Amino acid sequence: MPSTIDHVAKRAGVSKATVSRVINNSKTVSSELRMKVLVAVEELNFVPNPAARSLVSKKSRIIGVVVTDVTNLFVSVLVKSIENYALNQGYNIMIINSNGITVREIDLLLMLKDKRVDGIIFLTSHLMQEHKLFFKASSLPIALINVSGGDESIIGIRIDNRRAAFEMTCYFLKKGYTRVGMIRAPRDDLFTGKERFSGYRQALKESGIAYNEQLVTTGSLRVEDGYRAARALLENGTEPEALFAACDLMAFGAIRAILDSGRKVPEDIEVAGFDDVPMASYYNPTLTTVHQPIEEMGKLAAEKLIEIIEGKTVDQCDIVLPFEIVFRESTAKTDKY
Amino acid sequence: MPSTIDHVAKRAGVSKATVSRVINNSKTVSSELRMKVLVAVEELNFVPNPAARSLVSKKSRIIGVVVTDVTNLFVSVLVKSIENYALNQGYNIMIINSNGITVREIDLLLMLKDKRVDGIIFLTSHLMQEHKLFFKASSLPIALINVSGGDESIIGIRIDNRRAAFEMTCYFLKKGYTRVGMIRAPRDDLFTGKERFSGYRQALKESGIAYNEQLVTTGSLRVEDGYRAARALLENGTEPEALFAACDLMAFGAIRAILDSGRKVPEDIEVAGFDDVPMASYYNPTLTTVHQPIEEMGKLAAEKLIEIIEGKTVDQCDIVLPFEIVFRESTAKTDKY
DNA sequence: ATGAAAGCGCTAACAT
DNA sequence: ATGTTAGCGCTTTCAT
Repeated sequence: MPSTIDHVAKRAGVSKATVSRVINNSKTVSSELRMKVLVAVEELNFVPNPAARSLVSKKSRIIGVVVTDVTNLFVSVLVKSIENYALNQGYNIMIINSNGITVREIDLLLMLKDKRVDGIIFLTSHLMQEHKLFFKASSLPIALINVSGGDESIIGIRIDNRRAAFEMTCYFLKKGYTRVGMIRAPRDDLFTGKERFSGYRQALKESGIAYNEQLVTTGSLRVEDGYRAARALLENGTEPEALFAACDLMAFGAIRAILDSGRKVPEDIEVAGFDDVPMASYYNPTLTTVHQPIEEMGKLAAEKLIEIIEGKTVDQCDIVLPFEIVFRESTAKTDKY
Repeated sequence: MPSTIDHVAKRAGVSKATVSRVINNSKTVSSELRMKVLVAVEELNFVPNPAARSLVSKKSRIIGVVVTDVTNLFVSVLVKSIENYALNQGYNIMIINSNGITVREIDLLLMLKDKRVDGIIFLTSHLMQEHKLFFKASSLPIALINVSGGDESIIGIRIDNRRAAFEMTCYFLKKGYTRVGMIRAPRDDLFTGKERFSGYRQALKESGIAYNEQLVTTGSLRVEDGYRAARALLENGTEPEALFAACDLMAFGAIRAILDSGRKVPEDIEVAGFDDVPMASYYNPTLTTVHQPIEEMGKLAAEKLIEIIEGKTVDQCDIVLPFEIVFRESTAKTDKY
C-alpha cells in the first residue's frame, strides 16, 4: 500500500497540514520542518493520491482529447504534440476516437465531462448545433482544432482551409487544365471539408470553368476511401487531368488507384493532397500538398486550453495559422515549381 | 456544480447508502425506492464523481498505455484497438510516448503508477533490468506488447519475430540472391529488433551465405531513418539485391532512397518490410511484408490486462500470435507468389 | 431492506 | 509558523 500524508506527518513529527504545505509549496514552512518532511517523503516514497487531491481541488489535471481517428497520420502527429506539451505542464491526456460520427462525438464529450476532465481538445471537421449546445451546457474549457468555435470563450485553431484549397486548385487551372477533379470529404463534414470544397469551386468560378459534378467524389478521409473514390472517377469517363484530394491519405489511395488503372502520376494525372503528413515526402511519387503546421496546432491548442483551465486570460481565441503549398513530384508533369 | 449523491438522496427521500446501492446494483433495493432513486438521478442529472469513487475503491478505471511513438502506424493501429476495447469495458486510457528511450520509459511507468492507474499496457522492443525491477516493485498488472515478460504474472503479446524474419529472408535467398541487406532496429532494441536480426542471420547461415556487415544498417524505425539507412547501404558499394527492413515505415523510406538513387523497386532491388500497416498495400510499389495481427494484439492486451485487474485468473500469459508473410509488388521481380 | 456513520487521503479555513 | 478540524463525494460496515 502506498503511504499517505498521515504516515509522512507522523514520521516527520509534524501535522498533515505542514506536509501538505511543503509538498504544495503553498505557504512558508520553517526550513527545519521542511527538511524533516522532505526526508520523510523520501523515505516513505510518498506520492500524493491524485483521487484525494481531485476530490478536494475539483481538478483532475486530465485533458480529454476527442479525435476522429488516431490511425490517420494528421491526427497522430497532432496527438503526439498535444501529449508532449500537456505532459510538460503536468497534465495527462485521455484520448478517444470518434470516427467523426456526430452522435458518438457528443456521447464521448459527455463521457469526458462525467469523468471530470479539466478541459477538452476536440478535433472535428464540423460543428453541429448539438456540439454547440454541449459547449454551452458543460461550460468546460474547450479547444477546437480545424474549426472555429464562433463563441468568444472557445479556442479555435485552424488554417484558412478555403484559401488553401483555392490556391491549390488555381495552380492546376493555371496550368491550363479544365478537368480538375476533387475527392472531397463527406457531405456531413460541414466545416473543414466544406471550406476546402468551396475553395475548389471558387477557383473554378474565377477561372470561368463550369463546375462538373462528375469530377467530384466523396471519401471518408482514409486511404481506402481515396482509392475507391478515385476509381469511381476514373471509370465514369470524365478523364480528369488533375485530382485534388481533401487529405493526404486519400491522395495516396487515389494515386494507387490511378496506377492500378494503368495510368501514371503525374504524367497522365496530377495529384495533390492536403495536410502534409510526414509520409507525403516519402511516397512515390512524393506528394504535392497543403502544408499544415500540425505540431504547432497541437501545441497551441494544448497551451491555450491550459491557460483557460488555469484561469489566465487568453488574448486570442480564434487562431488562424499560415499554411503553405509544397510542390513535389505528384504535380511535376510540366514544370518544377 | 454537478449534483452529488446527497442531493439525490434528499430528493428521493432515502439515504445515501440506498442511492449508492441502486447506482451500483450492489444490493437488492425494493423496487419502490429504486424507482424513486432512478427518477431523482435522472432529474438531477447525477453522475457519480470518479475521484470520490477512486478514493474509496482504490480503483481509477484508467489504464496507462506507454508506447514508443503514436505517429508510427503500427502503434496508432494498436492504440486504437486498445482504446476501443477498453472503452467498451468502462476503462479509459492514458497514453504516453516514450520514444523508445529506456530511462524515459521508466520515468513514465513510474509516473503512471503515481497516477494510480489500474494497470499498464507497455509497448516496447526490449526489456532491461530496470523494466523488470519496476514490474516487480510496482506489483501493478502489466501487459507487454512485442516482448515476452518472462515472469508468469506478466502478460506478453507478440508474434514469433525471429521466425518471421527468418522466413522473409529465406524467401530472398531462395530466389538465389546472395546480397540480401537488412535495415535493422537500433542495437539497444534487445528483443524485437534483436530477434528479427537474429532470424535474418540464421537464414543466411542455413543457406551457407557468409554474413556481411556491410549489408546491414540501423535505423530508429521512422520513415526518415529508413531513408538514411538505405542511402548509406547504396553508397557503400555492396549493391544489395534485396533489402529487408525491420518495419514498414523504414521500408517506405528505403524504397524512396532507392528510387532517388535512380534504381527501381523491385527491378533493381527488392524490398520487404515488417508489420503490414494499412499503408503497405497502398504504397507504390505495394509492399511485401510480415503481417502482424495488430488489432488483435491490441485487443488481446487490453482484454487480458483487464481480466487481471478485475482479479480473474488468466489462463495464458505469454501469447504468441500467428504471423503471415504477404507478398506484393515490392518483391515481385521474378516470380509472383 | 434500509439508514447511520465511519473513513478513503487530501486541502484549506480557522486557531493558536 | 504550525496544528486542529471540517469537509470533498463516495462506499461499506454495522445496526435496525
